[in-house]
Amino acid sequence: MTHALDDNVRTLADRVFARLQDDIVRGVIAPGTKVSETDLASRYGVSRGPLREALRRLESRKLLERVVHVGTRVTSLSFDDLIEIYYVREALEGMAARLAAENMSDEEVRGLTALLGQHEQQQDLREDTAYFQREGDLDFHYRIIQGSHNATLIQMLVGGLYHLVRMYRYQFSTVSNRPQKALNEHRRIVEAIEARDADLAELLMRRHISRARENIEQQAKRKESGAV
Amino acid sequence: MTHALDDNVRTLADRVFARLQDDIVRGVIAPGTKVSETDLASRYGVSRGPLREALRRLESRKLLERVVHVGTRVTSLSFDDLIEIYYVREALEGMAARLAAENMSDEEVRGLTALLGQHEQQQDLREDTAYFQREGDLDFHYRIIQGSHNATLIQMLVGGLYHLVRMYRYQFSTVSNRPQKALNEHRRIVEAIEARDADLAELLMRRHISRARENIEQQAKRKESGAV
DNA sequence: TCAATGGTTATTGTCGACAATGATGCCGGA
DNA sequence: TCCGGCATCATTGTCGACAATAACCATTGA
Repeated sequence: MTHALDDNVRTLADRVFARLQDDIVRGVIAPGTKVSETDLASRYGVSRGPLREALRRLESRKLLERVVHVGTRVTSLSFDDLIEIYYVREALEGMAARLAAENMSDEEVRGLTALLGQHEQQQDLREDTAYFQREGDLDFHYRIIQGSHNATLIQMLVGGLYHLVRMYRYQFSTVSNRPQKALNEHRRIVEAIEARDADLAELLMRRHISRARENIEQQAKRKESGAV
Repeated sequence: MTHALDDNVRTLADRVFARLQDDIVRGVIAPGTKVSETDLASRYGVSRGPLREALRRLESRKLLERVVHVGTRVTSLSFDDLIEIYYVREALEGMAARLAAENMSDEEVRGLTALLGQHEQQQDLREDTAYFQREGDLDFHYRIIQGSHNATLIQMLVGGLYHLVRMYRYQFSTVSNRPQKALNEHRRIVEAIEARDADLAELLMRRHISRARENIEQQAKRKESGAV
């Protein structure tokens, strides 16, 4: 309801920006695809003016790459890119966990605990469902990022990096191969936040993301020497 | 020379983007000013099309704030905004120092050491010059950020946050009131990087930025209870 | 057969005009 | 005198057309 209202309020460029971003992140437009302005304009039913503004914004979010007078193509994340992103996530989300431990309201902490409880139940009931795993993981991280109460930090992660992370997950249908471990780590992070232990919260979050990165690096190595 | 060549190669929107960004950061257009598209277009000698693309990009860099159907105004940084930015800098530049200790080439490390030597000389010779202090400080930090060899991290700091930091410095003609201490901290960070001690480099950089933030907070408190 | 060069074509970059929206100021009534 | 509504105006949002650039292809010469 409010969503439809938003569509009326916001400008055409805003709407095509949102739709395009979604289509890119979900892989509806495959990574590496060269996109034509006239094509996109007719597909989304707008003229090239608003469309170009949307393209420029997506470009600054690193979802598109543009070459002047040549064209625009959807970003195709390399492994190295993903590893880079994980180092940045480690730094930023570590700080987010620290600030969350300091700044989250008691209400927010209760919500976080409840969310974790849900995830643990789902883990018991349906260990196979990849979707809940992925989205649950994102929910958890989003919640803590918001808890930092630092708008700049939130903007950089939610408005910036996370779109790339989600795009990557869609692209490779990535599922954690260590869901139980990850959930345990989540549990300990929440406990640190509940205890208002900022140092520990940051330490655990950094370790959590660092391990996820190492996991990716090992999978890459395995794929390299193994099957392919 | 190369600069003039770039101007020929790049597109109008790119050029007006660069010029506008510079004018905003340097305070030529005062923070909080409402800017008209037609005015800017005629001032920079372009039509509104390329100009709007430039505005959109500056908006996503947080240098402009736009309200639909109302207009665009130059961002006016509040104190809280600045503090937020320093927390993010602490996280990101701490990681940059860590990665620099691991990834900088010996050549780059020598360059960093040489730069520090220059600053120490200038410190002795002309203790009063604020300009060299500011720019020197930025050079130092830029150098380490580049040394991380992490393009995503570099982009976020150099392409994003630092414009805001520089804008703030121009706005308030900020000069460190602890130049000698800051320089000593720089020295110790360089030593950690030379020793390839990543943990220490990160720790010292975080402390360095954290102290700068505390310094700002105290100045704010003093101003609050004091003169005004 | 291959390479180079020229022309052709499709795509992007730029512009000016029109439409839509919000702000400003005036006028009338209480 | 003050408040509210209405009309005007300026500014932003959107569009279609034109110009400029680079990619593509064919032709020609070696």
